[in-house]
Parts: sequence; structure tokens; C-alpha cells
Amino acid sequence: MPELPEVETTRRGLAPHCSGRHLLAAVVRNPKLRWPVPDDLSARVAGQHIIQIDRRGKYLIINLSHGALILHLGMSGSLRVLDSATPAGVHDHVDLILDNHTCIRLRDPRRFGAVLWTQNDAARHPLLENLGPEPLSDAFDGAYLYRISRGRSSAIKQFVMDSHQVVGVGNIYANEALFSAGIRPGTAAGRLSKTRCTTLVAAIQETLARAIEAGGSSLRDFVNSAGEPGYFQQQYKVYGRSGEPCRVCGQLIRLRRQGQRSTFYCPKCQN
DNA sequence: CTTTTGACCTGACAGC
DNA sequence: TGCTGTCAGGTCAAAA
Repeated sequence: MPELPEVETTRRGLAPHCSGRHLLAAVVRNPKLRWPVPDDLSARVAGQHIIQIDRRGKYLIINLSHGALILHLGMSGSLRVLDSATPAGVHDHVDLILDNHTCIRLRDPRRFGAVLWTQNDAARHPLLENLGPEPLSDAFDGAYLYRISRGRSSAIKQFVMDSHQVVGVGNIYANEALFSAGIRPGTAAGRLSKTRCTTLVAAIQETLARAIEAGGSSLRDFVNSAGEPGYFQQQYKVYGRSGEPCRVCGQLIRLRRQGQRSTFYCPKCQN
């Protein structure tokens, strides 16, 4: 499920229910996620104050009074705030128990997600310290993309999906943004003009910002909600539409594999 | 150094 | 129905 807009929507949904609360314990039903959930997690977090919840790329960071939890939703993870007495389902692997009879519950059928603990500043964690800039920050602009892409032969789609260049651009939005920018996904990154880099950055930012807006507006009741983000109902321009007519020109949308991910593009609108 | 490939998992779905 | 194969919103680690 989670691309950056859903992670941000999750963060916004979680925050009002946890900020200022204390954690009583953690319940780990299955520690076998992307990396093992620390077996002393509960002891580490018990009694700690939740300062605030941040996001870095698709990582969620729950800052505690001493240390932080680093969460990732992988391909299939979701977080909800529930009454802690709510029976856990088969894929409900971790609960963070709050001091008001509620819990933050991680459900993750595919178990590509993560729950990690760090004693230090989460930004210094090995998984986070070498990440590229946030896509919606001023640091991510046309000049930056132009500069880092010089001499790079990899396809622009894979390049912008590389978290070391810029974080948070997943498969759906990479496809959508490249369509918006009119750029063929297989184009070598190093061959993009500065103008096209600027166009692409703007397209990425607009695509993500609109999806976050859609997700946020659908977020009525995060507690006990089904967790259906609004952006999921968005009408995609190319993603998942191979063989269907382009919404702009009517040409049939094409599908190809790039780095074992599906790439969708319009052969006429994207060059 | 860059680029590509493999790995981690389960569930949904198409086709036989 | 039940089996097999394919695909899925991520991304790190290892190989080339």
C-alpha cells in the first residue's frame, strides 16, 4: 500500500492520538519483519513519553523522551489506533500500548515492514543517514536533479526511485510524474536537459502533494478506521492502465518492465 | 564508484 | 474446487 502520501497520511492520523502520551509497553506477536524486531523492545519503550511523530521518506519516526522508534510499512503495512483490547488478527505483528487503553497496531501481511529502536537521533541511524532530500523540500529542485544526474546512465524512472537521490518516490508516482512531465521513463538520467529536470521535479512535487491532500481529506477518523487512504481512489493517468487509451491523446498506454517493476507510459505524450 | 540482480514474504487473481 | 504461476504500493545487500 504505502507510497509517501499514505505514510504521511498515517503520520497525520497517528499524531493527535499519541503526542504527549506515554508508552506502557510493546507487544510483539511476530518479530520476523524485514529485520528482527528487537526482543527487548517493550523494556526499551516502557514508560517513555512520546514527543512527536516525524517522517523521513517512507520511514515513520516516533520520537520518545530517550531514543526513537523507526517504523517502515514496507509493501503491505498499515498502522491504526485501536482499543488495546481489540483482538489481534493474524497479521497484526506489533502493538505499542499507550497509557489510555489504546494502542498503535501494526498490521503487515507481507512482513516487508520494520520496527526498529535507536537510542540516538533517528536521523543518524544507518538506514536514514544517507537518504536523499525530501521530495517536497526546497532542497529538491531542478538544479539539484540536473547536477546529480550528470553522467548517469540509468533510466530516469529508476533514478528518481533511488532513495539516495530523492526519497519517497514510489512506483505509482514515478509513473504518474513522468507522464505529467512528458518524459519517457527509459530515458538515461544524464541526458535530461536542465529544463526537463525542473519540469520533472515540479511534476513529482505536484503529484505527491495532491495525493497527500486527497489522503488527508479522507482521514476523518483514524481511530478504528479501515485505513483507506483517499489517494487510492485517485484516477491515475498511466499507472495500471496498459492497453487503455491515454486520457490526453488516446494512444494506448504501454507496459514494460524496468528493474523488475512495471512501467506505464504513453508513447505519444512521453518522449 | 555505478548498475543490476536477488532476496525477503503473503495474498489475490487468472488460467487450467 | 484446487492447483500453478504471476503479480503487487519497497528497498537493502550483494554481485557484476
